[in-house]
Amino acid sequence: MPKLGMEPIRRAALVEATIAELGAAGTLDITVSQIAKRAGMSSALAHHYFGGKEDIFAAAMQHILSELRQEGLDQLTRARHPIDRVRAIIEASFSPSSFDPDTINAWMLFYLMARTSPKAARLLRLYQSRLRTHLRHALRPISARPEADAETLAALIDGLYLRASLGRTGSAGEARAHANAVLEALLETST
Amino acid sequence: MPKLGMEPIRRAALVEATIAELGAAGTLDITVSQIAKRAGMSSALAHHYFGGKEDIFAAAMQHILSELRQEGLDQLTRARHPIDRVRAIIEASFSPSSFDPDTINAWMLFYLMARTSPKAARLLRLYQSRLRTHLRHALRPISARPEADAETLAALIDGLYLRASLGRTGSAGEARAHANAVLEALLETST
Amino acid sequence: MPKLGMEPIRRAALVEATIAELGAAGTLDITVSQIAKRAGMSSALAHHYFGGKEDIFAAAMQHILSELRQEGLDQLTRARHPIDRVRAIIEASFSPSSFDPDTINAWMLFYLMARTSPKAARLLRLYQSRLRTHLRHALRPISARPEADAETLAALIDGLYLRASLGRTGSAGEARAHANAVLEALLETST
Amino acid sequence: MPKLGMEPIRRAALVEATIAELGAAGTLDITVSQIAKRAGMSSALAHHYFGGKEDIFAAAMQHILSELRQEGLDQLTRARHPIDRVRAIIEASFSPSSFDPDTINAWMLFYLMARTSPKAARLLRLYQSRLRTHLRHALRPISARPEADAETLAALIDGLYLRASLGRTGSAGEARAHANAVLEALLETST
DNA sequence: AATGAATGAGGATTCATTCAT
DNA sequence: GATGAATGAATCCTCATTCAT
Repeated sequence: MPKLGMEPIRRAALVEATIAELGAAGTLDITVSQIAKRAGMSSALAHHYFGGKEDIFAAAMQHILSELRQEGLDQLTRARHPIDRVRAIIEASFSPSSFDPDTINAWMLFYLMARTSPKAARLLRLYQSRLRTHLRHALRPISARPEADAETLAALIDGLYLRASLGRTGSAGEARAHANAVLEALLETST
Repeated sequence: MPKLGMEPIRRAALVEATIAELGAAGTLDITVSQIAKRAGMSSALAHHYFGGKEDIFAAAMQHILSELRQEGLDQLTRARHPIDRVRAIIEASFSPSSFDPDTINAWMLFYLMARTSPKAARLLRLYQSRLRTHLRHALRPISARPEADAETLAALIDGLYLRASLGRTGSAGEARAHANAVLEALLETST
Repeated sequence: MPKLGMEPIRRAALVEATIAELGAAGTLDITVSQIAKRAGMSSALAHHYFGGKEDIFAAAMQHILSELRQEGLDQLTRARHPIDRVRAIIEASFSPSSFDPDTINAWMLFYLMARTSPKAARLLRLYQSRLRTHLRHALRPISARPEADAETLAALIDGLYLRASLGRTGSAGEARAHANAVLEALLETST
Repeated sequence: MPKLGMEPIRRAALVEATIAELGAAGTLDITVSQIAKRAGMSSALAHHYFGGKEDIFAAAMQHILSELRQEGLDQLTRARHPIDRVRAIIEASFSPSSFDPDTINAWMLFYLMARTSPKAARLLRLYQSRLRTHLRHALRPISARPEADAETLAALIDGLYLRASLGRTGSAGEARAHANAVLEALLETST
């Protein structure tokens, strides 16, 4: 019994399943069958809705990044004070939904994928430049070196993610604290 | 023309080839044949000298990490002033041999591997705890929060590596500058 | 042209092909590809339907043994007189379908396999104990040493198979005659 | 330090090692390296002294069979009475050195090998025909059907070996008893 | 005499992908 | 829309065998 409008549902299910599987496996070496099974369909159907494995991965990546970004924007728009805008970005980076183990694992995996898949590289680059832009804009009124400080904070956030993905620094709280501490320090020095 | 005592030579060649291949490919998905070919031997010989693929990878990882560590220790022992000791660690992290693109790529790949291979995880954990210990010791005399600052710097270094592996922040110089800037800032706030 | 419900067909084809290949080769050293080719499919499909090589072998063994047993049971149920029941078992052991060269070859190979594969060992043991039980029961009313005579006959049957597998004693008829002669002799001595 | 006259020593060591390895492994799937290692030399040397794997196996087989035969002849020559000659053959077949688990395992493996290797087949055939001849000669004065009885006894012995190789009938004593019982029975019927 | 070095060939197994139904 | 069927390509690994020393 063919159903109508199944496409978006199936695609969403596959994207979610991909992230979950990636997170659970900790490797990019997961099979299309595993993903399809977790999404409750045959691997053939997965191929039908996406062109191939790479496309599935790309969609999952896009999903993660856009969620990160969205979370950031929501908080950004609510921030009034300049420094609160920076804090909002940090906050978003370590929000429960962003700092979920599976997500963070998948994020790191995509970082890797970006080195081989142009599609993935483009997405990642886009996300990163957006993050940097936001940080720069927010830092301009309050930092003497907005450019450099933005870069520094971005790298720090990535590093904290990386360590979290290995299971080192446990809580999102600690990670957030580190990021805020550096923010404070950089701004104090700035003045 | 078989000579005697080939084993260490072959092993070294394979380790080097693994890092190069990993760096060039940007994936953990490289075959033993590729490695062996680059090292100028048959894949069977590679299996002969190492037990299997995982062992080859483990050896390559150990090589990278021990080089990082060695470089660090060499500089550490020459440092007299406390702050110079921290700078030495930063310096070592961004020295040409550590910041070589292939090496940095392989390093990141091993970070990934650590999530699946217990052997890799142990090695990485060892290296990280060593680095953190060195940082903590060096920071104790000069920082109000040596523990936290060490963690922050370690994360920052990892983040800078990560970005370098993607080809974002090009030069080692820039990376070093970022790290030193944060060091300065943290210490100033400390006082 | 994929049809539905291929699984049982494919499995049966593979089992049959395995026995034929084993019989033709005279070794356990046959490849999955050989089997698959003879069964008219790719080796990948063979792996798909069975877990792996060992499972294919186990299925083939089970097939042979269950056929032997079936043949025996059919004849057993028809036998009225005690001695006819023993003769029925002997008859079944040397019936054309059991004494087919390929089957007998495969049977011997499985005997070997039982020494390494626990799965095979269990199957063989099961078959053997069943045969011995049947023999014992049938011999009880007519032999003074049903236990020992059952064991002797079982060993003799195995020995005749073994020689047949080498191509020594050609016909099933001769083998049957030997077995019956011993049966007669044992019973006469019994009284 | 090259030694003189090493050849026979090395060959003997390899033959012995082959039987032991075969017995321990329970498969023909043993490697030349395993054999060589057990014999305390490199696999290259094993190839040097024998042409290849098949030759090593053939030599081991010849060794086993000639030992069986020798044991039999020794006892035969001591036997005075016709029936004692048959008993001597049975005795030899189940003597400790013939019924050693490793030997019996290897013997069975060679039975298998005979189906693929012409060399092995010839050896086995030779041994078997010799055994049958001896049995026939010994039975002639005392059996009405020396031909058939010889064949029966030979098959029974093989069957008892086969079962022993699987670990079913434990002791050599039991096996010997079965063989003797059949012998008695056949002779009684004969008269 | 003896061996470490080296390899080619081959085999089990996995997987992305396609196709007919 | 959905899937079981099917396969080719690729990969790791093992092993018998050869060769230079």
